[in-house]
Amino acid sequence: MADETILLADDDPMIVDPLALQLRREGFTVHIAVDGEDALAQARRVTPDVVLLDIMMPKKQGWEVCRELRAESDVPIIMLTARGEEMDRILGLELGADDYLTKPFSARELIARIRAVLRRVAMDSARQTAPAAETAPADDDVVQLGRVTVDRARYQVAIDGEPVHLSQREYSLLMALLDAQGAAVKRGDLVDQVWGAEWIGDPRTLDVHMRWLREKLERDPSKPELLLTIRGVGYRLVAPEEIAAHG
Amino acid sequence: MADETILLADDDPMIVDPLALQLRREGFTVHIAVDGEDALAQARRVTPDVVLLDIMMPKKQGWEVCRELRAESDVPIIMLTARGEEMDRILGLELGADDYLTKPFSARELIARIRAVLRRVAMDSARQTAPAAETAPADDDVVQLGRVTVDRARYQVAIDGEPVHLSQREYSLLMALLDAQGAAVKRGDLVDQVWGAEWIGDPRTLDVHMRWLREKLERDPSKPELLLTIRGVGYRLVAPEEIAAHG
DNA sequence: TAGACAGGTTAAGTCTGGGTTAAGAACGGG
DNA sequence: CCCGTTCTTAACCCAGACTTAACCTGTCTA
Repeated sequence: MADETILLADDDPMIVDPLALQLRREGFTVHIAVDGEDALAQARRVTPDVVLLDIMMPKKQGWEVCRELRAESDVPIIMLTARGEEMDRILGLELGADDYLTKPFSARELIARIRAVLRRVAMDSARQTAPAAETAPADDDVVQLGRVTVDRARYQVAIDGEPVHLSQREYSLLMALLDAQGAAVKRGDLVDQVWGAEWIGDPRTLDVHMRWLREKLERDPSKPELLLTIRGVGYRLVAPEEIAAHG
Repeated sequence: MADETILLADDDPMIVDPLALQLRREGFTVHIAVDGEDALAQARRVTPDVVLLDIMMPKKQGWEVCRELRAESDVPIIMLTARGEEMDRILGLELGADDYLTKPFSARELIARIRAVLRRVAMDSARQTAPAAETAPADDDVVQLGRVTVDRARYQVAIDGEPVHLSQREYSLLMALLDAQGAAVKRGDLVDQVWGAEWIGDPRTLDVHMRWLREKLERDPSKPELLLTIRGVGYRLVAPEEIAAHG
């Protein structure tokens, strides 16, 4: 089934080697680019079905490659970023990447994202609509949580249909919780995912951002229905199916 | 039911011993490797169904083993990593693996992952070109025990379907009893599991928390039907099959 | 049946983990 | 360089969680 071609652009063999191996095991054809220019050149030559771009690369940074690539084709791009770095959303938003993954991710996470992106593209092209970026996203990445809608593919959050602006931290905090799929996430893990593992700062910072998130998403921020505190553990975002359940 | 073979490779007895014990209690056959070379040798010899690899090992590091193993077989690999290790490194290492866990993790988490990986493999081989299940759902961490339902991932307990809020101590007390699967747990063991082995405090504390737990879970807290006292030993939580038995 | 254990029960009193708010530092764009 | 936004830190608050203590009850044994 999967005979798609992937262009993997990353200069670190420690990452590239095992990853390429895994992807090939999954049935993908994998081309490897070792720097930004190489990536661009190969992208033009092999016309891959998906491009995986590391942010940090010699010659030409990933984001630069992303932008140039976008200018000339609609090929799906997945960015590989370091955790807690600035770019969680900005990159995706402003540069037109289709998805991103932050640092420690498992091969299967990546493969799942690749498949999701491919599926989305397939759907978009099926219905003859305009450029991918303009059409309604595939349902995959849109999550409905009561009044809250999260469109991961577009980095957009809305409440009752009204777009809400989230800051960097708020957004990645929400993503971290969303990824847990309704499971509780320990404070430490949240901090790791949002600020990076090396970050040392006031533990209250997390609470403060959580408060702001609640102010934007909850009906009554002081009586959260979505963003729940699990005392002694961390927080959890209720799963969609939990909402439908109770009247 | 589970007669799968697991190869556990880690040089730290503090981790290996209890883990192996738990895995065996769950019905797995466990082989232990104490260093990288040993791991490789054993993997070839016993052809395990799953391999658990610590990243840091003598002789040959986990990632090295992972790579060599990958080159010669498709056996599912789960990496065990320390949190906060340099993610740059780790990322690459983990990519060849099917899943990874960061320490500290509970045996339960690990077992859930093992089951998930096994299930995935089973599915993949069943239908030839399976687009691997893409979201690992919050696996079988939901336990039904008579009227009590526990969702470990969500830290949520319900009685007769009604959610009940438990405090930290109450919750972990319940978990400790639940893990015993209907067997009695000695007071000392309960204290160890809930308060930690070093804790020194009033022995009555346990009774008090047990009382509160009963107040939340029992129909009549003074005539417990679920949380039974075993005089001179400790407590036990009745197993599901016992409940079905008597009217 | 007294005495000794083991556990049950209740009511303080203290502690702790988050909640909340505001001040100012850092950043990013004109 | 200024202005608005975002982030972090700090200080204070509080409800609920936890422990301890004191007293009670049941059961076993000699």
